[in-house]
Amino acid sequence: MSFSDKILKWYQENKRDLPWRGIRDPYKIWLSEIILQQTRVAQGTPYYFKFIEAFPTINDLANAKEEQILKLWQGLGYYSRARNLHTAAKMVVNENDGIFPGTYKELLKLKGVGDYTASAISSICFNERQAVVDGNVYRVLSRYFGIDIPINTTKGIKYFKNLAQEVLHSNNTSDYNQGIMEFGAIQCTPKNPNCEKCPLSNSCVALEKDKIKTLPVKVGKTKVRTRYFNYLVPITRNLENDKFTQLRQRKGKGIWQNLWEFPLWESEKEIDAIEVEKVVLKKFKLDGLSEITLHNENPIVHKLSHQHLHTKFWIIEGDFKFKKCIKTLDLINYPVPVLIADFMKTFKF
DNA sequence: AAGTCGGGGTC
DNA sequence: GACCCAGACTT
Repeated sequence: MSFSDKILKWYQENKRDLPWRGIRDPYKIWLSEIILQQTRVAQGTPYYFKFIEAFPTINDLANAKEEQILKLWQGLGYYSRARNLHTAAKMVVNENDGIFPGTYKELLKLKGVGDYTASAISSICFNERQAVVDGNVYRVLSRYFGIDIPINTTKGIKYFKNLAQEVLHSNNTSDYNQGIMEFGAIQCTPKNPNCEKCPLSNSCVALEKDKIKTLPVKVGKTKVRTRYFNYLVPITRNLENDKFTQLRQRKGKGIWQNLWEFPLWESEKEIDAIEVEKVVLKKFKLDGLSEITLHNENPIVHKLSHQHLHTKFWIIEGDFKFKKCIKTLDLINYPVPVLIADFMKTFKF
């Protein structure tokens, strides 16, 4: 049996029963693929159900408010995926009568759809001969064929796409592509792969040369930037004793684009209440200030893949009259970063 | 070619 | 703490 025959056979005997398995509706497969980019199946699955329920068709998704999409996406990370999802849905509805593209080439034009996702949709839904290359495939191929070209270089990306295309199973690309990914996720795992019981073990170069632990090769390491966030949480009441606060939408570049947060003061280093009061009086124009209290004794360190956010939440109480204020009871409706959502859970407004 | 974009699981 | 996850986009 060839490499691809063994993968296919292993898949048919070992595949998990996932919600999007056995489906060839390109809308649903696309949705699942976007959700699963850089995301584990266990983390993404609940989001897949939420989105299918809220937006049964691509028309529903295209007609939704971005706010609603981001709210449903909250907690999944990489929020550009959600924004691009909306853009792509509108593209299909407005420019293609709601008919989802049916070829690799056409799929690539959709915002948020790159080589991997276009290959996945076109092969799974239409059995097109396009090999997927995701993190699983890099691992399986680099080990089995003993390839030590770094996978995160232009050369490596091109090399592995070509290799994947060469070994692609010819007449069942749908199951084969899902099979090699499933094989990487369950059998040929990053750590402690199950080589003792592997259908490819007698011809795996990495196993023979004891290179399982060093393959695949990846170069460079993301350096982490430390930032100091001070969230100024204003709280005021009206005559009926309803509580109000304020959120602002993040714009421009950087993290959490279009998500909401409390007024933010970013500092060069950790700051204290004295400094916060100066900032509040100068920059935030909150007339009626009565008290500033620190919510968390020690900074909360929120870790992103390339930023560590040392965060203090300052509760600013007073008799304010700001324009865009919101009832604290309505906070739940806004899409916010996990850092903010966690604060809202622990703080009693 | 290198940098940016999240949050969570695993070892 | 380091690495990874059904990657794509921007600079």
